Amino acid sequence: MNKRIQNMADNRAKLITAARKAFAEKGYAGASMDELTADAGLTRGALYHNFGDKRGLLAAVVEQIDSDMAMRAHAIGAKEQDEFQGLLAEGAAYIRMALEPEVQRIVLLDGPAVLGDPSQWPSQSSCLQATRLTVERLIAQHVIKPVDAEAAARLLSGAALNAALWIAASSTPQDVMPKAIQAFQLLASGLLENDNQFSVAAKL
Amino acid sequence: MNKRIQNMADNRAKLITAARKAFAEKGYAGASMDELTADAGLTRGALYHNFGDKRGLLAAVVEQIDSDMAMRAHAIGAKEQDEFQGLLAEGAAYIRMALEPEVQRIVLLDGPAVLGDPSQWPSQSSCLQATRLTVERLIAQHVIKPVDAEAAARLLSGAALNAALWIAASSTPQDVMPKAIQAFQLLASGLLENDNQFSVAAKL
DNA sequence: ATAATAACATACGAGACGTATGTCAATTTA
DNA sequence: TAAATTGACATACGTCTCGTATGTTATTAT
Repeated sequence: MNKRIQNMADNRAKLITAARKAFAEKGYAGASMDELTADAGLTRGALYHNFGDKRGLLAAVVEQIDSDMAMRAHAIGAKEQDEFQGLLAEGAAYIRMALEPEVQRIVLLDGPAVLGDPSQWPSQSSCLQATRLTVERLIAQHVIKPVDAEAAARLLSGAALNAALWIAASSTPQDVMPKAIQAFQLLASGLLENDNQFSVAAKL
Repeated sequence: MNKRIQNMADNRAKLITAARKAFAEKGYAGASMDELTADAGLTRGALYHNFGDKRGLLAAVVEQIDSDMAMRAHAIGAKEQDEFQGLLAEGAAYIRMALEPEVQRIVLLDGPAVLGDPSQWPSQSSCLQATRLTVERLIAQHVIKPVDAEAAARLLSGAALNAALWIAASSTPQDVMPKAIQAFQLLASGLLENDNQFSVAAKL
């Protein structure tokens, strides 16, 4: 019965897939909509019908990647027994993910420049929200000091982002990665209640 | 004798001034070179002769703003007696400066997206370098743990950047600013040697 | 004073985006 | 079942922008 909505969903997926490739390889500004749509076996007509304009397509791509990142990071953080260790692991996971060209170019560089503040994206930035919830739980458990959860989440994700940019631009990523992760975990340990400063920080 | 180089310097300054305004108001992509140069009383000919292309103009603008920021932040940090307090003050100063449209739009959003990693800009990112030097001094004084100085500087500046983005997007900047600064200073205190954890962190 | 240099203006061409219009398959209705 | 309608997508067009290539003129050197 519904062959049209199925076809439309397929075409949307095709366009998003092609856009992920084009945006990652050439950047948002450098990606041509003609080439992009031709790569998906369609024309610009389909694009403007489905996404409104070029920015709308970027928003859709960002939402897909962002939700994917949040799922992966949460799975990694949930493996840890200690929830604070989970937060650290989650941060390290973000740093590693930010090395992927798609994530870095699309979500971290072009995303904020074109779409503005991540917390006001249509996708709401799942990554940010997940980190904030973890911070709130840790505050309730008196593991970390009663800092503003949103503030802590944003600064942590910002630190992770810049760590990733640094690593990616480096000529020896394997060399700087551990330095970045150590620095990140040291910073995060600043949130700990004094009681936990030694017990947890000693592991770093 | 040298009336030509004087005139050229004047025109360069005019173009950079006009570019600061245009880039800050319309963003890099949205700024038209025709309008921009006309605003400076010149044409695109002068622009391409002086800066090569649009990116070259952005690089010149970024360099000017960045060195200005570094000077201002250093002056603020130098006022503190305790050097770690100076680092905290410097970070808070960066957060406040990042609220200025020129800084945020040009240096923090479009800069990395168009020019790439800040540490590899022609201007070398004076802000980053200044913070790194402060961190190195504090390590030598055994005030903070022997973390990689570059890593710490980059994560701190990244945290400050995201704090600023958050504040700027907020509807009540005066409300979130203290939260952001407190979170920043808590994170920074994670770098402290355990001896100093209480003595310094108690002031927060 | 004349020639040469170079800083800048002007003219041109190549894309790229967004819209307006056209077309045809899929669904609905009679 | 057949006609009509809807809408997803293609095509054609206009406008804007960047970068280059060529011209022009003031300044400097000889």
